[in-house]
Amino acid sequence: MEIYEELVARGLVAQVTDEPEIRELINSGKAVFYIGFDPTADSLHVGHFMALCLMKRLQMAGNRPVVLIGGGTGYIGDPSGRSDMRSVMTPETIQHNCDCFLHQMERFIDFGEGKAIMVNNADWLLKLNYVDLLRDVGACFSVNNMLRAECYKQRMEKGLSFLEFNYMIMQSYDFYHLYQHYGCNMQFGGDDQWSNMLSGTDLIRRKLGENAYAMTITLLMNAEGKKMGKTANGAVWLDPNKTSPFEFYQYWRNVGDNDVLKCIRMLTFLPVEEIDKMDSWEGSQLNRAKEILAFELTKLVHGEDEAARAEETSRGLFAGGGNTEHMPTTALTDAQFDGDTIGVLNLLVACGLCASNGEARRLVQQGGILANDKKVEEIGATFSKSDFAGEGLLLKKGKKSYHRVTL
RNA sequence: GGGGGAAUUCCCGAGUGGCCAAAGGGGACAGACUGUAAAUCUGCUGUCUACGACUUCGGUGGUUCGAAUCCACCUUCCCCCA
Repeated sequence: MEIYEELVARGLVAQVTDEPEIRELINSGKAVFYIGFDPTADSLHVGHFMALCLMKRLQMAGNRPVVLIGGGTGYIGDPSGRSDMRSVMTPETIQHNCDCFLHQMERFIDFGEGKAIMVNNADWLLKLNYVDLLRDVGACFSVNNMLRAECYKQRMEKGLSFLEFNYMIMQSYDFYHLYQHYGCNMQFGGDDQWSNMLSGTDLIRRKLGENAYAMTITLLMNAEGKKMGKTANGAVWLDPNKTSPFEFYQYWRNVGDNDVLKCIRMLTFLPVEEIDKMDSWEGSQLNRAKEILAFELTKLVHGEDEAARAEETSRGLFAGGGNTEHMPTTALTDAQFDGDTIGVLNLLVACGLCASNGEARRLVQQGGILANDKKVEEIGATFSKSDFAGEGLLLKKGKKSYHRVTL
């Protein structure tokens, strides 16, 4: 199976500007393609992960990836799919985020000699002169068309600043620049980027009379139509310090039945034929599929060792057994004890399982707290130092949160 | 530049002098049921030394016995006219 066909089979292809041309281009390994990453945080997250995988797949098929870091566009902020304006970031923050991105990407993409290259659009965007830019490309953009673009739709009601309106022009300019300087003939991106990308191919056609191509990948949505990779606490990060490998594993271990196969197909590197066989799985087999998904992705992001460890910990906790080795642990100090004892409420807050005393109180009252597998019945319950000796005390909040407390 | 409107707890959104820690919904969390899924039902959702106390309704001052509610100024946003 050739690469284009594989992308289709995995359900990754959302929209393309010219299917026959694009198929030919990437199947023959002649594409020099770019994907842009805006440095809006100090770590990549699951959304970026899809793009990284895509780059990797295309690179394996002989194409040349160009990673574009949006150090310049970061000054503006992409309004696509947003209902409010991004807060403006300081140049220092942007630079810091760019550095973090680079570090994480090296894990996925081969930046060796003659392989992938990384560029930062700050290098050319920040040098632009307003009037020159207007004269150069301004005439190529139709405000009428821009206003019709899907990515601005939501903002037409809530308000859109001129600053953000220009994002599309900057992104188009990037493509135009990369086309001229790096022979970049293709752009990939999330489906929400479609209008921005089209305007880039348009610009190249108008300015140079040549064809460049664009293709978007399907956004990873769950069965409820929400973007995946978000939790109540924010994004699922690739940085192990922001989302631990265990949490990362658990996120995928817990996806809904209807989403498992889709995720395996789109995100893992398992052969398509193998995945096709899993299509008929149901019931407990789906539960197995979730393990595969979680393991494969954790392996890609954090390495095989971490993946195995997360899996082991997970099985230990949920399937019985007592592997407490890798769960979050808090060591108490004498100061946290009242004499020889500590109350449950204080204990829960001390180890970060609860944000406040009140929350702890509620949890206990509702029967959501277990200490060494015994339900804590009273909010006045106390533990003495001997309870934390040795392996420590295993606290369980609800069904999925575990915490080990030692001295 | 002129005129009008808005800012409420995680989000949406009621509340227009005391009965307001603030309706309702969503989300989150917990319980039951389960497969670490979904659906459903129940509880719960400011803080605390907890049947009471304290701090919150964009910001700063003011009026009042008493303010989320009234007044002044400021900040931000939206709409209409130019």
